[in-house]
Amino acid sequence: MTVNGSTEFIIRCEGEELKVRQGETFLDLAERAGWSRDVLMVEVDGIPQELRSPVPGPCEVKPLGFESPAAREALRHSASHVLAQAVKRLYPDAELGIGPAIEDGFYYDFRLGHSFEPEDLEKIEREMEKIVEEDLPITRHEVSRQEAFDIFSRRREPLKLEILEEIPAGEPVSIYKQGEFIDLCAGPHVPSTGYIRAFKLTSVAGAYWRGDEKRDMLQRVYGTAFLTREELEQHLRRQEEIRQRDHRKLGKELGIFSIQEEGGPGLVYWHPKGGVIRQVIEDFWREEHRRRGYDIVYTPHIAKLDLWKTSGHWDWYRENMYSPIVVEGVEYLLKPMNCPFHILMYKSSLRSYRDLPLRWAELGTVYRYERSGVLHGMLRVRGFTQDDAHIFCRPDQLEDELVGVLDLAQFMLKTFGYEEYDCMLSVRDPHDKKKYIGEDSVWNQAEAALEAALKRKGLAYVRDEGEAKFYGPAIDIKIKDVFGRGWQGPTIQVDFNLPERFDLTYIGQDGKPHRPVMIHRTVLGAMERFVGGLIEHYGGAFPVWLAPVQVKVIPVTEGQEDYAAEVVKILKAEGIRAEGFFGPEKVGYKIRQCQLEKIPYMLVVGPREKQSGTVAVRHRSKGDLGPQPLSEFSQKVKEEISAKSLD
RNA sequence: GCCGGCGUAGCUCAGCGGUAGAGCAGCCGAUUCGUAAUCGGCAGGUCAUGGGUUCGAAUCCCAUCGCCGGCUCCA
Repeated sequence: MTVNGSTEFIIRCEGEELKVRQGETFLDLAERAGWSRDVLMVEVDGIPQELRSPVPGPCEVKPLGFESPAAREALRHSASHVLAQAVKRLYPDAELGIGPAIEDGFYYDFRLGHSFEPEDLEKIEREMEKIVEEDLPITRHEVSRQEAFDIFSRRREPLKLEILEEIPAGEPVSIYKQGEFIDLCAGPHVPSTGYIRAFKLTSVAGAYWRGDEKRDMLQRVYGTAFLTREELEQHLRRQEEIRQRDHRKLGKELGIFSIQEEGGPGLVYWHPKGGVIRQVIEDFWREEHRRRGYDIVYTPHIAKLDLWKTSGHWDWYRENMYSPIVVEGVEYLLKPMNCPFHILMYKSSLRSYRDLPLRWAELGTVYRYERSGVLHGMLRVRGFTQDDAHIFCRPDQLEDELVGVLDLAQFMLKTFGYEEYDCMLSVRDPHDKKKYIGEDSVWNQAEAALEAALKRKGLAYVRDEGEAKFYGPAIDIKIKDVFGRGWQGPTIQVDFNLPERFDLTYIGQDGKPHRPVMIHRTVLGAMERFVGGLIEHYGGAFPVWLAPVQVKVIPVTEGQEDYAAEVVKILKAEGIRAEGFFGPEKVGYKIRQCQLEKIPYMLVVGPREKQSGTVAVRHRSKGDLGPQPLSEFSQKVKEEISAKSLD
């Protein structure tokens, strides 16, 4: 249909039909339909589009608000442009790097002589406010390569030229303009700077250009943006809550661990409270492994250099290993992994096909040199205890064994309250096969086995190129904590290479030697990292079965100290970790201390309880539960402990 | 390792050129009390370490160590 020389057509939007003239944009439509600026983008036949793009023809349109990931990214990406514009206004010499939206926010990288300091962020923020106030239209322009080259040469943006060169031929080159600011950018963006109503710059940091440590270090400014001030503030409060749960803070407050400057960085001291947690986990771990047909082994901490040459570690892993220790003229290395030791044990006798699979588990303490800048509390350390195991099996047993490991991993994660996780199939970097040992065929075989096991378990997974270990591909399970943050969890690696290098064999039914396959796996990862993660997951409030002190008995006055001591004695005899809280302080004070220590149960005993042989139970989160007979209470706690209840 | 920030009492932090401060914790004393802090007193620091500038440095400069936020790397 043609009206006044222009064509009209009908689009559908949220169940309504709307008339659109040829050449109109979604923004025109938005204005006509009276959409608020909460609409950041539209979805056109299922594909997100920016509001400034023209309506292509009859289609189904859906407005996208901040809850849509695409729209949220567009808003934050636009915020990064506002940041860049502000920086260019204040520091005209700054060269633009890249400025994407990221999870929870955005950043922009700059190269300039001046180093940004925290106070500079405030200045930049104020300039950003002005740009938002100016409500500059953000417009997209497709240009030729030559035009783009001219623009960014003229504007002296060498980093942008570098990016331009890397845009594959045939792909359109687009630039975005807002006021005097121009960026090479694929988009999409929100229609104008005024859409960015709630933002905050959060930090500055160095970042290598293109993530390559051989190239210049740029200055990265991080920020975040939300639709409204309230959402922004809610986010900042949540960040604060996460900081409050930091395992380094809680670990110190709760007496779980420390790292001593005099002792050296990245080396963890497990204090008594942490010792209890670790021991309970380890006991559970051993028991569960025995149940599943594993044998527990122990191996040394150092071995001759030659062993590490045979295993390939000396050639492929040396940068993470400590320098040799010379003993009687022979060089020894501190172990960064346990596998060669288990292999030596395997070789210590002749193995029959009937012996396989052999499942050998070890809580093996290893030492790895980590660069100083990467160390982080218990989560990234230089000495740690892996809950390691190596399964030696026949090729025909491989898939079943992998499924068995996946079962165990799922069981363990569930026990600790990790309900959500993502499975990654970590394979070689196809562009850099030199980083790995062994033949292609062997790698393909290993990969196929891992894939088959994942499929049998019905687990969805993502291929992660370049994430394989040097000796084989792996299934890496990323667990998610209460805040939805990802942690490295179980890892399961199939290895045909080390059996080859060490010439491992078993005698088959045919009386001839055959090559076994090895599975390397950890379920918890490392005790340090796992417990560090648990501290944050639980916010320091360990479930009763793990809590270092499960019950604290609080006498109301000195007159009940004898009864309290008796209660503690009885609970201890029942295997419950109970302590008395004696001293002249008032009950309120003692309860507060216990709450801060996140002790699951407090038993208040005054004259009434002493008289009747009861205890007044208070739970750290449920509050006062009233009096009950001691035996009833201890029975309930014991049940909770044996059920490994997560309450 | 790299970029930036920070290191003051056991802990959390104030002081930022003129002779070291608070709260909590600790110790002593009083208080005997019923579900998130009873009161009073005492003690506690070569201001990370080593150099330098200055009449004078916790404070300014340099180096080293450590920590924090990132980058790169990883269980």
